[in-house]
Amino acid sequence: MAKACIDTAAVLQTAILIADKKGLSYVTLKEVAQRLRIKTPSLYNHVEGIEHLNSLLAVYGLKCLRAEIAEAAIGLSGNKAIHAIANAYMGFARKHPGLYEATQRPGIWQDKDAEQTSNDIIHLVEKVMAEFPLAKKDMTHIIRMFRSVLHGFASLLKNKGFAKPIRADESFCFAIEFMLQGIHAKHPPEQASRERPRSPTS
Amino acid sequence: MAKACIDTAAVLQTAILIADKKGLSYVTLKEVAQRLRIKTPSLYNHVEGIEHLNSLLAVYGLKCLRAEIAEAAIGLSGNKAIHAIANAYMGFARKHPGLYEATQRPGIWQDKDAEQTSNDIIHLVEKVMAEFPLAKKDMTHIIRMFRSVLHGFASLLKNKGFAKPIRADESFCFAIEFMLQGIHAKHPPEQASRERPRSPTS
DNA sequence: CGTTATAACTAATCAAATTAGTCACGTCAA
DNA sequence: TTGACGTGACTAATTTGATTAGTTATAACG
Repeated sequence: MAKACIDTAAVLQTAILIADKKGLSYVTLKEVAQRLRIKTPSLYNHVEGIEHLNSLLAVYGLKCLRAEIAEAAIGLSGNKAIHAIANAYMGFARKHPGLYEATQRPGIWQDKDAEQTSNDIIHLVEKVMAEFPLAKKDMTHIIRMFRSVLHGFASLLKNKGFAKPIRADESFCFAIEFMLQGIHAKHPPEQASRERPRSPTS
Repeated sequence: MAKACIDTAAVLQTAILIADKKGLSYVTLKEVAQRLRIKTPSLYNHVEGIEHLNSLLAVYGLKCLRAEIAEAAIGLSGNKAIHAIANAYMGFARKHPGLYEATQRPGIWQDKDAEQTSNDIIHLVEKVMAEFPLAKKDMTHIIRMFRSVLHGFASLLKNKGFAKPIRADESFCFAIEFMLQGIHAKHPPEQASRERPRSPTS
């Protein structure tokens, strides 16, 4: 019974490999164990179960994402910083499709760690946008819209939602630039809105 | 052995009920069978398996969504139509969280039916936007951005991604109005610093 | 050199999906 | 009327994956 030098980190790395190569749904204890050349129950020496492993994936993914975003924004401010952040976000989602998917299921987050890291990312964006001339109330709306575009775009891209020949990169750049121009425009939307739509039904 | 009057539609409706009430991941053949008071294998008389059932959910959800969007846009055009479509989209996602989730996994779509319905929805938006003064190339970008915001917002809302006290309805309205203003602005983003001749569109 | 914690193992259980084969009921034609 | 047949339910058994319990070998440490 040779002891393989396996620890929690190794299990996590294997899970990431499977998630990014074959898809998050292929991350099973059986599959992980096979890649590590051990039997499934042995994994319980390193993780508490499949849910725990999923949680580890989410936290690790969020920390990677946060780190890449922070790195990309170093030394930049204003529009350039926003573009850099957006590109870092999309870059991560494309480079690690499975890991990214793992970060998008807040329902399975077990600890506050994931929650915290997720909020960290938002604060990072808030800090950059703080220098924009925005009403405080608008800030929340803008941040939410920004997050929606980032996540929505990443999600549609991952799920092959864009069939057209026009390159997704170009569309993404367009969307970010579009939002930035709106933010800097003289008339914030809520003042100029003439036609009040009915509020979304619940 | 009394014959229950169960058909494929009944199985589907039960699956929808479970998905919306308890979450998509609780849609198992066992759970569906229990609600219908039959044994699990009996379901194979009506659906081909769990994957087939998931596919049925996706197609049905997309058709509902498309119908509600089309209904909401009747008699409207321009900004009003866009707002109506956006609200219908969000309304559906909130009223049928599980069913909506089922529509967001193109990977499991088995037939071309889902693909077709999904494209239908996009064409619907394209038709409304066709009357806006947009360059043809910009149209694709705008549509993609619009879809990203819709899906991203719905997704974040469903996953409780918005913690702040400010109401999500308000943020959503803001985002849509924000985009519409951008679309109607004189300087589209990608050519902002240059002078721009209006391109005719259909 | 022996004690001990660790990290592997085997064996067994549980849950869910699935397959094969069986059986009762209703319909329709002879 | 009756009997063949199809439908839709069933039971039994298999497969896959997660999990638990209990066992054992290795390595590190006193």
